[in-house]
Amino acid sequence: MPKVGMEPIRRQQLINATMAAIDEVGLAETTVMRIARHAGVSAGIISHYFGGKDGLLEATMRQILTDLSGAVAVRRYALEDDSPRAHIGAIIEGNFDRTQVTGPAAKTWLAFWASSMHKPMLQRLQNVNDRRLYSNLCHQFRRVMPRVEARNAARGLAAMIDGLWLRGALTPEGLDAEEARYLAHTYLDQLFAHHGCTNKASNIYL
Amino acid sequence: MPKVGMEPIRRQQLINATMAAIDEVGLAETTVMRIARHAGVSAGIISHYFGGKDGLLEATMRQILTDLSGAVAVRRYALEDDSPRAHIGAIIEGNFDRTQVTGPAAKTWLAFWASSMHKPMLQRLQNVNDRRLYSNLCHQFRRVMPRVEARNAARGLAAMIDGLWLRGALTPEGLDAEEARYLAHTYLDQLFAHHGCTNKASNIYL
DNA sequence: TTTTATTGATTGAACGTTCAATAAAAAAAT
DNA sequence: ATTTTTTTATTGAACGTTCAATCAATAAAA
Repeated sequence: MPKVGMEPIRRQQLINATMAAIDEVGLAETTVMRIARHAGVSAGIISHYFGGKDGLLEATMRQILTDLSGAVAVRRYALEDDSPRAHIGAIIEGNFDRTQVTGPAAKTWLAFWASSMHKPMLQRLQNVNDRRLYSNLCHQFRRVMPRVEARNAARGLAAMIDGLWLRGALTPEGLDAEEARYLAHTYLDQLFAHHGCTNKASNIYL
Repeated sequence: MPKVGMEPIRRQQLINATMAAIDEVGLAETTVMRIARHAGVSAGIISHYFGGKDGLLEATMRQILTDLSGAVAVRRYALEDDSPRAHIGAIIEGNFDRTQVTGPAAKTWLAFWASSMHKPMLQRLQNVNDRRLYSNLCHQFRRVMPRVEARNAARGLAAMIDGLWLRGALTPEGLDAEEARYLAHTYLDQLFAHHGCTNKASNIYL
């Protein structure tokens, strides 16, 4: 049933099928045939549209990272309040967005994280994303803290977000997004409160 | 040069070689031949001592988990101070022990973490370890907090520890153990302080 | 009729496992 | 002490399987 203009449709189909396959059996046992079956097409089509399996995997990771940035960006642009607290809150919310946290995307992400240790291209993508999260956090914290404290707050919160993600992906029942958000926000409260308590600026940032 | 009593030596050699191989090229490209080459033996020996590649991988994960429990246990038994703070501090220190955090072990662990999502046996091992960390933390926090707060503190700290680990394993330069410890301890301070501030018990736990 | 999209059998490479052969040490016999 | 036998440890070539990639054939739309 070949019609004209199939390319974007097939590409999206195959990316979704890749996540479904990784969710189902893990990256190690994700073969081109399994992906193709999920998408309802033949195996050969993958090389045709993505140049090969690696190309499809890379495109899939790109999509996940793009979706994540989008989820954060949407929330930050929608803010009425321009306070550091509001921005950081939006970053937390974006990172625990439904589409990111739900089954396939979460497991696919963790699989790519592990894989990125030894695949330069994936490592590059993951690094760019990491740095953006860190520098966004750092920039906001710097509005209310000295540099060193802001740096540590950013690193701590980034670690907490990743840790909640990791534990969520590994839990058979999946991530409890509500609880993860609660823990992250509570930590954020503590970072602000702690800074307030040990500093003459006191409570004006609460 | 076959001598008698080679079994424990070879087993350890092969487990170490497995970590070296995973550190070098990642789990996906770790073949029995590569492991054997690292250990200076032939490929066939793996099936002889571990029944196959999977057996060796499982034994390797077991060793990593055992080493980690050991690093924590040693520090807890050595405590002079029996306070919750001291116990939790020891758990943090154990989790960032040199042997755990250094190159091969860290990358191997992350690789197994990801892999455990779809391999029941690895999942079981990882679950047991997870639960022990959580329940140890929870038990100590409960000595100074109500149940719900203790539960959240335990989950938050566990997430922070895992997050620092994860980010350390992914960083090309490896985990900066000193900074990780500092961030975890600072978070612990905040958990205690926060509880103190919002509670009549005030500062007695600082 | 031409163009675009898709198929699926085929190919070659890589992998884990097996097992008969081998070699060295230990034990037994001389 | 020396030789022979037995036991233990190890090898590596061969086998069967699995997989990604290729490409000539095909089918539907333009």
